[in-house]
Amino acid sequence: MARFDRSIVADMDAFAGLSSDDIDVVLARANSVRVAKDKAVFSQDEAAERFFLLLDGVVRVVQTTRDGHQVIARYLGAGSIIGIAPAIGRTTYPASAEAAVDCVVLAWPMSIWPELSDRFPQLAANTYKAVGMRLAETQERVIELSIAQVEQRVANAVLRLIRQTGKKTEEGIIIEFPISRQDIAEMTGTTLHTVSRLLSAWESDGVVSSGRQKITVTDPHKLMLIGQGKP
Amino acid sequence: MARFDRSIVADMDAFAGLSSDDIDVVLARANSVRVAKDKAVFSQDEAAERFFLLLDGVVRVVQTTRDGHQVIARYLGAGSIIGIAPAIGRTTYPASAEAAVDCVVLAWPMSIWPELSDRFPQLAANTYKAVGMRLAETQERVIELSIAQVEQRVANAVLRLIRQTGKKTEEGIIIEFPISRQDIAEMTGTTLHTVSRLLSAWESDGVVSSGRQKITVTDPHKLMLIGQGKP
DNA sequence: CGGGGCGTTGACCTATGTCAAGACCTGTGG
DNA sequence: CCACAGGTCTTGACATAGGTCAACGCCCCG
Repeated sequence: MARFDRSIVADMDAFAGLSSDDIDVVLARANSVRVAKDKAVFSQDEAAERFFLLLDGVVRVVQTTRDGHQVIARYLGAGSIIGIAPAIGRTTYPASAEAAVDCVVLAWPMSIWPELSDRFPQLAANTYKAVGMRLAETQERVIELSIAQVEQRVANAVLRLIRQTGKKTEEGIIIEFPISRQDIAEMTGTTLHTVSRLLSAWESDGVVSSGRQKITVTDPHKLMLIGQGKP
Repeated sequence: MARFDRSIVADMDAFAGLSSDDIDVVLARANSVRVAKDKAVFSQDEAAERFFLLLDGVVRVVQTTRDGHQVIARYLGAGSIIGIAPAIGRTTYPASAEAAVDCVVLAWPMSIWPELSDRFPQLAANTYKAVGMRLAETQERVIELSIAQVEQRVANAVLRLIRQTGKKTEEGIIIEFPISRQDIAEMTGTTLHTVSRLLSAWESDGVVSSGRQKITVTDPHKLMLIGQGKP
């Protein structure tokens, strides 16, 4: 059962506007669970019996089509609410969530969502806001896929990743979890070959420095320009 | 001020689960507005001061990028709630909504949303469910754009349109509002030229029969197969 | 030390975008 | 009622971004 410092979660968006006492009440109903790297937090089409808050780590949200194609919907970092199917009238998870690194999540039974959202409207509002932001982001991606070239899409995907989970180092900004060319391909609707070629080209231009499951952006500004098709 | 038959709206999803009395209360706060073909219900980036229910007609939700590209996010038919920015924590409309045909909408001032959603939780739930469904659809489109060929995307777009607003006729199922090749191109991330070629080819194959701003699907099943890349 | 997963690169092919020209409607104004 | 103008659609010719196929090198782990 959960026994951890409230302060870790107090400033997460999910709890914005809630009093410490309220947070304690909500947390008291949660179970804390460790999820090992590459294990699923939940799986697509499974009955949605719990919803989660990612306390630590990074989760990859993946959708798989009947014919086996995979698309990475998004990466989510600590503080994200995941598996909120019920809040939007679903009984089943629309995608799978996989730990990109070892993760710690809080889990609540779906059944208490009505009570919780009723008692803590601010919590509900925060959740709906998160859904709204994801809708906007997803729509953003539709636009990108519709009109931008592959190079721009890949550049923007990398930029999004460093914005979310980037860490400054000597060399530049590094993506804090292991990510392969294949992963990036699945985020941008292209192939690992093309991603590989692009990263190689960018490396020659001194924009990035990359290796096995690792990418460091050495010149973020130049990458932004590429992402906007400017140069 | 609104004076119309409650029965028109009673069985719309937006009001599912509300009593007749409740519906009357909600409707009493609304203004009914006519929007002529090609006029905007609201515009992208504008302050979100009202939200709407589409009583009659068809609305086209469009996003425009700085560099002038347009993408059609979706078409919405009678019964759809639109401009619900506030419910998801926005203060500005993320897209424009344009009447594809002459429309009638109900408008509520955004400011009463908190009160309304508080007093009629079922109404709020219906709204959030609608948002959730749009997120799922949008995600579906990301997948399609990521892995499917243009021909499949266009086929699926047409299928979606006839599912939403198709009307059976002698010839087949016809899309009930004027829609150009350019429109379809903007829905599928391609060009009007390619759409034109595809429709011509399908016409030769007896799958559709199309003309100026008009498409009739004569063989929906065959079109489904095309949409799945089967044949 | 061997094997599997990841990454790189070259050669080639094709779906689809771009460019260009023209045909066809439809509604409008004379 | 006719002719014109502007928007829509069609089609051909051509160019190319990026996918596919193939082969190989490099790590890292067991």
